[in-house]
Amino acid sequence: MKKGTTVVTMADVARSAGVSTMTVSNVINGRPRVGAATRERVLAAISDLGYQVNLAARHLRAGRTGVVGLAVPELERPYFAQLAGRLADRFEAHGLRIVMERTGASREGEADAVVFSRLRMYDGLVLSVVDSDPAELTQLRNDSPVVMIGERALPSKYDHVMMDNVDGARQATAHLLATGARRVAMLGGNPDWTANMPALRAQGYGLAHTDAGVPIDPELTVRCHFTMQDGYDAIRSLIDRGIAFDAVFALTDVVALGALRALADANLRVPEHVQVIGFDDIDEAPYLVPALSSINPGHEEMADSIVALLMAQINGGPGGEPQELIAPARLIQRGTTKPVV
Amino acid sequence: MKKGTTVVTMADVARSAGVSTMTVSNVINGRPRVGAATRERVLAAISDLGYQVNLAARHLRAGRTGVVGLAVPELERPYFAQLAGRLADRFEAHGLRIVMERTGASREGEADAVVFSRLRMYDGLVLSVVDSDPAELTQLRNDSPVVMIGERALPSKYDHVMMDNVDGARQATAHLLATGARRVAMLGGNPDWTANMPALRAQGYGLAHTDAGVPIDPELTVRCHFTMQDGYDAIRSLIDRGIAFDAVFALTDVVALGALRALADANLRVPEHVQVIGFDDIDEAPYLVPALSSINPGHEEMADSIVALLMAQINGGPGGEPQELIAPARLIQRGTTKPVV
DNA sequence: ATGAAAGCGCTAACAG
DNA sequence: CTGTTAGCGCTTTCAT
Repeated sequence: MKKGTTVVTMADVARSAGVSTMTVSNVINGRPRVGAATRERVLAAISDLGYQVNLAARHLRAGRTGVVGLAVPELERPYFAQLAGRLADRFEAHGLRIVMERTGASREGEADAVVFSRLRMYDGLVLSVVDSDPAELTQLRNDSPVVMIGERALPSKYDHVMMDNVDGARQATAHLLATGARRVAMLGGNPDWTANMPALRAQGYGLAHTDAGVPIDPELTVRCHFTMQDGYDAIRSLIDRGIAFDAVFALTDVVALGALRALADANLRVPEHVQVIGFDDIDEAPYLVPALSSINPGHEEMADSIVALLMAQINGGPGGEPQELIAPARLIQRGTTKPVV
Repeated sequence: MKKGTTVVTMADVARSAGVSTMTVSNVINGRPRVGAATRERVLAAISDLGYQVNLAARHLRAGRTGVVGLAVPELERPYFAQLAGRLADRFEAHGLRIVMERTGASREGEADAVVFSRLRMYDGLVLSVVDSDPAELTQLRNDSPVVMIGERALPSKYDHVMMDNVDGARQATAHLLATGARRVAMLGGNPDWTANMPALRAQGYGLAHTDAGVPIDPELTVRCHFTMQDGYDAIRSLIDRGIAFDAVFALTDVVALGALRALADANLRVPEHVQVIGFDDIDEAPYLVPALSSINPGHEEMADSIVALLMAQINGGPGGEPQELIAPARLIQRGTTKPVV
């Protein structure tokens, strides 16, 4: 990219207004000690020349960017897209803009180091850690404001806002069991039982069964990724293998969407033949037909906490102990599950 | 934010490795003319000190950031979130990262000037112009690579990738009329007939009626925003006012989602009593029950074109005439509409 | 209330 | 193959 034509700099404005660059800077940043007449002259020159601050230069010199980053595994997952919207509203109220980028699927070779150096471009960072190795997180300079979000319960030196995965999954499963289900398929279960989201939700699934005294058939746990297609395939797989089930706990609403389609294709009625519940309470859930029962993981509380913690770091410096907040999960009962009798 | 602890700079690495900063720079950027031994020493020092490039400095000096921006009205709209995913894949293949930010809903006072200066932080910009005044676009320095996307057909000095709104809407409506519908409600129609997306789609709706020799009842056009709730309310409003309709053309799939829910609440069966078709072919469409018929606005073609045009500008400089590409719209017939007999 | 000087951390251009 | 010089456009500091 060449700067073929004119790139108006602060010096140009200063010259045109017959002042120093410092005065221009003061006007632009609304600093008090500038005469009214001078200010007018500078503003005129600015709009005259069509000047715009060079944020790279400002950033280099001043250190701040006015931008917070939101780094998520995938841009198109409704949960993250909707989180982004909530955070954007809130940060804008603090005079900060938010930009969203994805961490997942970065090419091999452009290692996480690249990602992490990019993240330093921000005044603060909201980071959804899902797949990435916690060890890599130490790459982040610990003096820049970071709030972790999401599921993984990692002992960390960062502020961390989590959803209550275990309890949410327990509520979802308990609801199915309370309405008569006895063979609850779990879609998304992941065999490597670390402390990641699938494991936590699987734990809740287990707890509910224990509480209800219902045994778990391991065949009802279907490992899949968190896409609609995978949810669809998971149900197909159960049906094709002749594994009976009377309810489905999908580890995310997106997976539930796929499951619902597969059930319809198999002429299984929801909720009469098979109940379905998801997790995340995405915006689409209440509009599905039948409306999707789900677990609201405390969207508003999480967004509020994230912003509060990050703003505290940005304004107050390193501050004290890292906080770890857990938002409450709430069962949202809709048409894909039967009412409790 | 204070740089309380150590901020490792390139000079530190150079000192520690016993070379000049230039050599460090050469190593980091993979430039060829560096001895193998030196390279090793530098890399060791880098990982030793935990050095990370300061992108602000690089940007200021080199002019490039390795980042393209995607500016959209709202982060949570599925169409944009899914577009972002497609673009991210493609740009990464060119060694560029993509970040997404929203243009809509910026606070009054922090004018568009702020937005536009931010956008200069990118090597290139993909800009979805929907509501913003074309006049403001001139704020963008015309020497920085920009590709406009979306609907509005504005004569512009920028590369512009559009979907074929008129023809897509015509196909959608024609399909409904061909399958026997005679009173097609249009959801999202906007009375101010400028060249924006609702107007273009409304135009296609009109064309199809003319072609089929079916008159349009203006009462069937319901103005609404592009949210599920508005789609829901629009259908309710028709029903409450006793306006009969046998099909619905929702100007976006999101609106269709709301409409489907409202129809279900009114015990109107889809597609037996009322057919429904949307526009955008969002990822969720095939998974709904019944699956949502829609217009695929040429997702892949658009993404390919956007990337090609932007890369051409980034690599080739201002280049020649601004291009204007229109992706072909395709009818995707699914379960919410009846097959043509 | 305004200005002069210095330099943030990096890289382009040239020397050696 | 490696180093030197200069400076990107802004803001901090200190002077006036």
